[in-house]
Amino acid sequence: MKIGELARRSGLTAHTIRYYERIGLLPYADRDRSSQRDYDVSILVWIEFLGKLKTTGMPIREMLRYAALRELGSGTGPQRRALLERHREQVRARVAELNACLLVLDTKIDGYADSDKRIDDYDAELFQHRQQSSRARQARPR
Amino acid sequence: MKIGELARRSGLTAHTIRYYERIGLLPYADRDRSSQRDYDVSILVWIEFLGKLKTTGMPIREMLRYAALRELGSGTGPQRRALLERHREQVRARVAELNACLLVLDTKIDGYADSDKRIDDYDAELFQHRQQSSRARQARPR
DNA sequence: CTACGAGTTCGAGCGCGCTCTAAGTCAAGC
DNA sequence: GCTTGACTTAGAGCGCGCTCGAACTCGTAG
Repeated sequence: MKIGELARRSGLTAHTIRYYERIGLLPYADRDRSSQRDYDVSILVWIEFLGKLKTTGMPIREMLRYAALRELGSGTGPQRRALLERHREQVRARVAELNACLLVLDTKIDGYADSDKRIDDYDAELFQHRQQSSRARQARPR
Repeated sequence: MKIGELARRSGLTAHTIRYYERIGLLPYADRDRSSQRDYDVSILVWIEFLGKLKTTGMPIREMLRYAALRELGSGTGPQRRALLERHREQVRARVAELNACLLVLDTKIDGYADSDKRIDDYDAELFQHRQQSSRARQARPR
């Protein structure tokens, strides 16, 4: 499998695949006679797992630690396990945090639902009060 | 309240507070005789809500849209509500995604738990096979 | 033979959200 | 009257994770 097909099948771009190889997230791929990368389908499993780590917010730096342990082979199981367990705790904490925020959002939305009045108009007036004289000179976020 | 105290009480840095004002996330603050920002405690409520939006992954660009509607005042309730409802859906989707990933993590961790063997050692060997000849020239992520 | 498309390397550039520095002003305490 | 420390502005810089462009090499189809 060449890089184009792997890109299609993995959902990454060829650019990203090469980038991941450069930084060590993907193993250095064997090349064919014309130095083109030739992948085994098994790489897809690894890429998919990396995707889960990424989706759950693991920084690349830590994925690299995991990938390095993996390369070291069979003796590193306990360390890899510990790394994943730590990460799992972080993800659980994140989910709890998001759920807490969802409650706040629900409340806020309910406030708007009250004939689109009361609470929020009050907020808006407060806000506008603070805006009074000022205006002008803005800046855009970059 | 001056910026230093607001920083302490809000958890933001003074730098960040000024940055938020520059881009329009915070209203332009009144200044005292020596051009120092003088805040009303009510700003804390707004900052806290912005914190929830941020925690739930809303990009600044969208917070700005919300802040702008707020400044426009009482007529914009329905639009603000719609914006928050859209966001809430995204957060819910995110939570679902994280929960799905947690299941994968659980499975993977369970795999390591099996006397630290089997599944993962197999993975590791496959990986090492693909690493064979290659090594050398690395690159660090920036 | 040539044109095409898919691959290669190297390194620069980007979007996001801050974060920090420099150079200056001001008010209060010794 | 001088120092100290918190404030001011404008603008540069950073860490992350890609993303893209330039210039090149191949292999195959017409």
